[in-house]
Amino acid sequence: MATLLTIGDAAKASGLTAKMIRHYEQSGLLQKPTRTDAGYRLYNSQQVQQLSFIHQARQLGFSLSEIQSLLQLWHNPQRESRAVKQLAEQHLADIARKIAELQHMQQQLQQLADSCRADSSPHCAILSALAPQADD
Amino acid sequence: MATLLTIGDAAKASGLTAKMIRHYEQSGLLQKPTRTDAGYRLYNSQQVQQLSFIHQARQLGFSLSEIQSLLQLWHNPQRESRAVKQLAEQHLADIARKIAELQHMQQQLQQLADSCRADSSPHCAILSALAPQADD
DNA sequence: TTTGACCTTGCCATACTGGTAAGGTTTAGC
DNA sequence: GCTAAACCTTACCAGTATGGCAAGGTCAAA
Repeated sequence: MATLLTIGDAAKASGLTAKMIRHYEQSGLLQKPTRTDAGYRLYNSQQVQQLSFIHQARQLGFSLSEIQSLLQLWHNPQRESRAVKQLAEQHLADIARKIAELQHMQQQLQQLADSCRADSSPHCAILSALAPQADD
Repeated sequence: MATLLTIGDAAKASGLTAKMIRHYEQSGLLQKPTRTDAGYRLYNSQQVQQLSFIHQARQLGFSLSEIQSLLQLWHNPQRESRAVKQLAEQHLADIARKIAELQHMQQQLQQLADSCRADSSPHCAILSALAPQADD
């Protein structure tokens, strides 16, 4: 049986919001769903499954354009799993790069924060470090 | 002596781009600089120092609105260093949260990627995990 | 019938930076 | 003095992914 869901129910079922679903549709990530006479979008179970797929991929941090590639691979029975893994590896490299950046910031800033006595005096190592010359 | 720099030279001196400097001015982060008769912005050494301050703070990942607060503290001789440290601690918490998010993604995705054989067959654990039901 | 919960589209906002366009200004070389 | 290069100006558009709001139409229950 073909259970058709309106956008709100499809959103709940997939973990997305209605706003996101419309956005993904407009971005070309989704085929245009059928509509009721009143213009309401209707999603079948296959489409809801695809929405869940997108939700999961977003949870893993894939961008919408990466997800578009993942969807194409998913829909392609002739895909080679190495293509999927390559996408994942690229994303993993991206994640690793971002983590490294953040950890670098974290290290620098933590060191400065540790040197700030955090009292009522105006002197603070953080500001001194941000200012090229001594400000105190 | 009052050395005045045009925006390009101020950019080079501070590590920013001319584009960013104009943007920061428009965002209210910077006072409007003096202009030549032709309308060219001119920056004195104090303003260039402030640009460097902003550049350093951006390097540490502070947002423009956080930097606005930092600048206000910097300019306030009555500041209490604990206020500066509080800002830094909040930002550190933010950084730590982002790192944790990314590490979570990293862990999940790495595990999936490790389970993908990456050959010419269509089967891939990554896609299987993204799809709610088995797709293979 | 009314009311509340849903749906529609469209515009604006976020945060930061880059690109481009169309034009004016300054400077160095000739 | 003239010309070309390198600078400056403003203004607009782009992306990324999401949220909010507004003004209006629709559906279902009471």
